[in-house]
Amino acid sequence: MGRPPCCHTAIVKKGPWTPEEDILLVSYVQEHGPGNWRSVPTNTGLLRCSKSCRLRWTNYLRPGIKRGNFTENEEKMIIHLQALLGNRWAAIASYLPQRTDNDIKNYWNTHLKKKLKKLQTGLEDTKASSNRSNNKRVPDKGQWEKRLQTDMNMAKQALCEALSIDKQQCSTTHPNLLFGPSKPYQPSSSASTSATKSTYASSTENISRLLQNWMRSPPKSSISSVHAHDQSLLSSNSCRNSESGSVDEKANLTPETSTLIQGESKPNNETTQGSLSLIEKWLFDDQGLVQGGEDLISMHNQELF
DNA sequence: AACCGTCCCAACCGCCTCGGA
DNA sequence: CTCCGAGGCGGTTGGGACGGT
Repeated sequence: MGRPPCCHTAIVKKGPWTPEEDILLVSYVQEHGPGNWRSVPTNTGLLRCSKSCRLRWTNYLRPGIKRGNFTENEEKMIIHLQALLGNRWAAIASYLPQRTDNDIKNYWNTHLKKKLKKLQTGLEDTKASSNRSNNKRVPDKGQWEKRLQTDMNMAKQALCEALSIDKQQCSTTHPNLLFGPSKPYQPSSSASTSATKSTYASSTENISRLLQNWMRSPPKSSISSVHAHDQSLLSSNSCRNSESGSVDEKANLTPETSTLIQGESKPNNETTQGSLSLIEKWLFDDQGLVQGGEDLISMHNQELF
């Protein structure tokens, strides 16, 4: 028997959000900043559950969300982070601040899962055939670990690159980044596709304008939250993650990966507080990434105090 | 043109965590 | 210490879009 739903009143509206509702929500958040979701429906007149408002904001209306196709780098990062963290989408999303956990989760379930499965079966097929022809053994654990290590190095590289890109973007705060879909949220942006969504797109453009004004003169609380989110990238969010357990037992890690990141498997507040989590240290370790890691450590510490 | 199957994503549901009373 | 409520998270689903027949 679970807790009754947060909104069990009969008048709660469900289903897709209309542009009008979006505008109501955005102007409320513009005025009061994100948070106190409980009061949003009553104060805005929205017939929506507070959860629904929060979700709509975090997954769609929040400034800085990048929409559309995932880049190869993002894809790689997701794959490697998923291997490290399991299905902890919020934690993974904290490494890709422009993507929402929902987006990442959807992308994983619809694209990457299949892709990996395909690759895996392809790999097994070639392995089986080469074993048959050469009568060779399956690569031993050392070789497997070597490959895994190579993969992880690639992940580190991808993360580093992505972070350096993000840093630049954060510093310039390009207006287009503040609100993704001036183009509708469709991978292929043909004229016909835009036309089909034009009514909504025009509305989102209005919201976009609202948000751009907001970014010029945001309320204090939202400055801190949005800015902190952009600035902290790894540190603040992953701080939260590491404090609540960087890698828990629920994460469906491969035994090999678990062994490699064994250090993180038991969250330890004493060691994680005031420094990057072991995972982050590991990610920034070697390959000349230490400097970047130190930058993040200092940023992280600044945020703590 | 109509139907059908598949894909994809926004949104919902239910459980968990954490902080305050 | 216990209870309660808000917020957060991950899994799941409804339905629109799209492609094939």
